[in-house]
Order: sequence, then structure tokens, then C-alpha cells
Amino acid sequence: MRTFIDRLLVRSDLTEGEQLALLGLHTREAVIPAGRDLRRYGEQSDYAAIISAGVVGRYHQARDGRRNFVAMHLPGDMADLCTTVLKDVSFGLEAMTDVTVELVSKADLLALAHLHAAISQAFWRDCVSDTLLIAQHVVRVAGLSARQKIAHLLCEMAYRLSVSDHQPRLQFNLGLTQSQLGDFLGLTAVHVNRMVREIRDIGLAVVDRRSVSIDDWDGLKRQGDFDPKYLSIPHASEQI
Amino acid sequence: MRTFIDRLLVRSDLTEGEQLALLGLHTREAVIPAGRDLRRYGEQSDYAAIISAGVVGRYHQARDGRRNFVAMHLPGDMADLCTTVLKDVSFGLEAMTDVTVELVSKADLLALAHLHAAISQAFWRDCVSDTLLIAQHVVRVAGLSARQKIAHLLCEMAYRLSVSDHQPRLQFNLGLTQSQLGDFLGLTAVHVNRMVREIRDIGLAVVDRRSVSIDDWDGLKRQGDFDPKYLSIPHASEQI
DNA sequence: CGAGACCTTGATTGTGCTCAAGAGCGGTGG
DNA sequence: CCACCGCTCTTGAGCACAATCAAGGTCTCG
Repeated sequence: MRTFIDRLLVRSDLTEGEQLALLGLHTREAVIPAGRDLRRYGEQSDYAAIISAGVVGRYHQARDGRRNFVAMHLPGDMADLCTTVLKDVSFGLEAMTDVTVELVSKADLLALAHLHAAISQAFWRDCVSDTLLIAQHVVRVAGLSARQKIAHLLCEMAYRLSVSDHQPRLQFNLGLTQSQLGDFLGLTAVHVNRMVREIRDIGLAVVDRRSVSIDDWDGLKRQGDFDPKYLSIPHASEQI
Repeated sequence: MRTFIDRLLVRSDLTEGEQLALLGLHTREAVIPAGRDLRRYGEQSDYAAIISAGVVGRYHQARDGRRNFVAMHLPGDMADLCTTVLKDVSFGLEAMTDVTVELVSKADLLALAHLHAAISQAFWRDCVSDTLLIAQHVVRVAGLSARQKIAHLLCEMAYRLSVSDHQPRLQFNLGLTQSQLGDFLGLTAVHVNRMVREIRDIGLAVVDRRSVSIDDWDGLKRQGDFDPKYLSIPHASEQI
């Protein structure tokens, strides 16, 4: 819960009292192994999940069962805050790695939102941030070449896995296989592999067995036409 | 403003008093000719725009100036409600046809949201609905073939242009050229043309000079793998 | 009736998919 | 300790969908 509040505080102001109210919510921990669904497509749940560890993929499912990912949720995210306010939202949440979550009652969240206008607005704002992530994913999968898609995603992850100073993290373990990257980006594993190799060969970054090491941050950003503005990270614009 | 409130009421409950509060907001009408931007990419505005007539495209812009559309906004939508709560959201709004809007002060909207928890929640919920549209657009542009993309979009428009009974509208004037459809779907105008022809040849729908006539609704839905659930339309699920 | 935007069709090219097969690594059990 | 299995990664060859380039046709409006 603390990590989630910290995330809210990046974009919203909450008083001590409001923070305490959030911290006072009852939560329950759950662990989901890689490959399993936190929430199956179309299912509903009375609990929202704050991610403590791991990577969660938000997907929509076609009639034939094929999954289309629309966003990745990382530690600190509340993966399904939006369903608090709109019940019949049909998306699924897949644990792309082993995942630990804190479950919070949506009814409790709503009650708090009713009591504190600032909390309501912080939640609202957080949902808008999710929208920006998804909108940027449209840009990524619809507007970029395969190589650019990968570069763009790596840049996004570098920022979102930033430890605390909002600087891109140049070395991290994403925990995803090339095949999963392909699923997320709408590419085949084979093609991801070729592009990852190219990105390595031009000296931008090395993706080796689920971990990533960025060698040329500016080059990678250029390659992926990446602009961190959509992440609403303070001071990110200064880094261009 | 009335159409916007009606849209809110589809998914949220508002008392007479709350509705009156919204109706009491001062608005100013503006007309934007086709091709012009309501809001240029990266710009900020103190006013939100309720669309009274026309089609507005929400886009992100790459460094080279190419536009990637993430959603279409139709009459009744508040195209940029989300920026009320998150200032530095960078997307643009392009009038894809001649457009009429009602401008409302974002400060006024926020003030109302602070006063009425229900209004705040209705706004929040409306933003989540936008997210669903965008998420579905991901599915469309990333998961479907060119022909399916067009079929899917036509299905979405049939629902969203529905007059009032939440039934799909089988005949409508979209006001968009094939080239614009291509821009929106990430296809070339040439290819849109070929696919539109195919859709006509198999007897699903006729797209003729900016207007659409759907001949085989079920077939078109199947072709586009369309499931109206994401539109949060009451009773839509009964229509499968 | 002419200009310009839009639609239509053909030929060629290229990106990324599909199918296929092999190599490296890690875990498990005999 | 080694053999085996499964998962991931790697590389190759051929193919398909949609882009690109190019040219002609049609509609609308001034």
C-alpha cells in the first residue's frame, strides 16, 4: 500500500490524514505464479490488486482466445483501480512473472473516495495515467517498426523501473522472455529475437536472458522515437 | 452540455441537483472546420470541449510529425475531460470533419467535482470509458487484419452513433474519407479502398463516399471479431 | 467546364510471419 | 554424475499482407 501511495503522491497531493486513511485499509497478500491469471478475462472481482513484485500484463481476449496486451503493470501500480468505478470492464490480468499483490476491497476504496475529494481525484488521476500508458502503447504497436517497438518498450521500462529519482534505469531484470515481449508487442518470438540481436549489434542495448542492459540511452531513445512525457514523471522533460 | 449529461447518465446516477449544477456551467460555442486542430499536439488549454457535432480524432504525434490516432470522439463526448485532472497530457485533437463544440472551463469542472462526490465519480467513470475505447483500439490495430480493422471500426461506429435506444445504427454518415479511415487505422488509403471493396463484395456493408450502410450486421460483427462489451452500453450483451 | 479532392486499379517491393530445425541452458530423476 | 527433457534462444528459407509507386477515373463545387 505504501508503494501505491507513493505512486499517487508523484502526481497528486494528499494530506497526512488522507494518507493515513489509505494506509488504514485492510489488505491481504496473494502470490500468483508466472503464467497464471490474476483475473481471468471477463471475470469480476471485489478486490483491487496493488502489485508488490513482478510484472502483470493487462490483456483483452479475442473470440479465438488470442490475447492482445494493452499495458504492463509494475510494482506500485494498482492494476485494476479503474474497475472500482466501472464494473463490467472486461480485461484480464496475467502474471507474466511470479507476482505478489496486495488485495484491497473496492468497496473500501470507493468509500474513501466518497469521504475525501482529494483521494477521489487522486484515483481519477491515476486512471488517467493508465490511459496515457495505453495510448502510448497504441503509438508503439501501430506506429513503429518491430525494432523501434522493442527500443521504445525498453525505454519505457527503464523509466518505470527507475528506483526513486525518476532517472532511467540502465540495467534491470525485466523477467520476461523474448516470446513474452513478442506477445506484448504483437510480434513473433522469432522476429523479436532478430530485432534484439540488431539492437545489440548497433550497440544500443543488450537483452540477455530476461535482463536488459542499456549501453546507449540516447541512441535507444532516438531509435524508439521515445518521449517520456506520457509517463508524467517530474523533470523528465529536462532530460531530452 | 445536455448531451454530455445524458452520456454520463448512461453509466452514472446523478441527482436533479447535480444535473442542474452541471447545466449551470457557463459554456461558449466554437466551430472548427475539417482538418483544423481543436487542440494542437502538446498544447494546453483551460477549456474542455464537449462535442456537439462532427468527429474529433485524438492523436499522438511522433517526432517526424506523423500522427497516430488513439480514439475518435463523437457528439456527446467531452474530448479532453481527462486533462482536467492531469495537466501535461500531450495529445492533440483534430477536427476530422467540420466540428462544433461547447467549451467549458476546466476550473469550473474541478470545482463541481470537489463539491459533489457523485459528479467527481461520474467524471472519473467517463475517463475510464475513454480508456476502454483506447484499449479496444489497441486490439483493433494490433490484433486484426486490415479487413477486420475496418469491419471492427464500422461496428463500433454503428453503436456509438446509435440514436438513443442503444441499438446499432445500420446506416449513417460518418463524414470521413477513406484516407482518414486509413490514418485512423494505420493503413494506407489505397489499402483501405481495396478492403472496403472486399467488404462490399462479400455483402457485409457498403462504404460509399463518407456514408456507411451495413447490410449484414452479424456477418460484419463476426468479420471484425466485434464484442460491444467495452462500450458499456446497457443491454448490449443481449444482442450477441 | 475546369480544378481539385477523392476514389480506383495495377505492378512492385519489403517487413514481418510461418514453418522448420538445431543449439544452449537448467532442472529432474535414475 | 550423467541422461534426459523442456523451455528458451537462434538461424534459415519461403511466403503473405500491406506499403509504395504510379496512373487513370469520378465526383463536386466554384
